[in-house]
Amino acid sequence: MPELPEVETTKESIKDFIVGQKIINIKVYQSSLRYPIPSSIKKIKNVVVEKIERQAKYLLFFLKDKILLIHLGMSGSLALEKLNTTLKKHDHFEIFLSNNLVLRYHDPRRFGMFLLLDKKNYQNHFLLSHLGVEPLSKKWNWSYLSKACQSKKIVIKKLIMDNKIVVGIGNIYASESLFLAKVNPLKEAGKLKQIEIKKIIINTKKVLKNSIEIGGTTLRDYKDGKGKIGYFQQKLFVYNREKQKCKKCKSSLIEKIFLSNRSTFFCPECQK
DNA sequence: CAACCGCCCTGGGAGC
DNA sequence: TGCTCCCAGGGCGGTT
Repeated sequence: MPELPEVETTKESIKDFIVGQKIINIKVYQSSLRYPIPSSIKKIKNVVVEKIERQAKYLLFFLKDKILLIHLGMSGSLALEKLNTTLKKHDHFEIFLSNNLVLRYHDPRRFGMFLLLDKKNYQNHFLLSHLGVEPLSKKWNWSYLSKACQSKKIVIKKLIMDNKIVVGIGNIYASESLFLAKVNPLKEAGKLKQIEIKKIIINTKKVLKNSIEIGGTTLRDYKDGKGKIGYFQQKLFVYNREKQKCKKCKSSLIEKIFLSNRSTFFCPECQK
């Protein structure tokens, strides 16, 4: 479900209710996520959440000596609820807070993660150590991408979805960014012109920022921590619009192809 | 090494 | 109505 904008929106919606509060207790109902939830999670009691950060598509809850690392996978979401409200099917763990709220993790497909890292050197953890640059940071710029594309045979859409190069750009925003940049997703990375690389940088940032501003993309069931849906799906130019008229050129029909088994959308007229 | 493929899961929608 | 098949927002790990 969630790409960078949805994870960021989730973080923003919950942080004011969690940072500064104590975690009273954590209950796990289903520990088999992408990785088994470690049993050491149960030892987290009466610990203050110092801050919450997003890194790539991960949420990091900073505790005294540890970091709770949460990834929402394909279908995960977090919801802040009042105590004693009913659990839904696929609510896998609950974090009880000192302000009498409870943070619930819901994830039908269970591709998500809930791990406990040592705060010391946590960036060396194997899930974080290899991550590329944040797309909304200054490190995601023309010279960085030029270098990353140099003599690469991989197609550009796969390259911008490679989290060793740049993080947070998933299947929706990859298609959307390339549409705005007028670059065909099948174009070999090493053969891009400088102007195209520039446009990819500008438009990845633009798409992600615009989506965050309106709460992310709710295709099926994405909601932020307060239950609000996003509205970016109304702004999508190509994603999920196969055989529909391109909103820009108003003549061509959007095409759908598969790259690495991931659906990929583009306008054959606007993205040659 | 770069690039590819399988796989972890459940549920919704299409088609019959 | 109900079955079966295909597809879905991610990313690691093993193979070529």
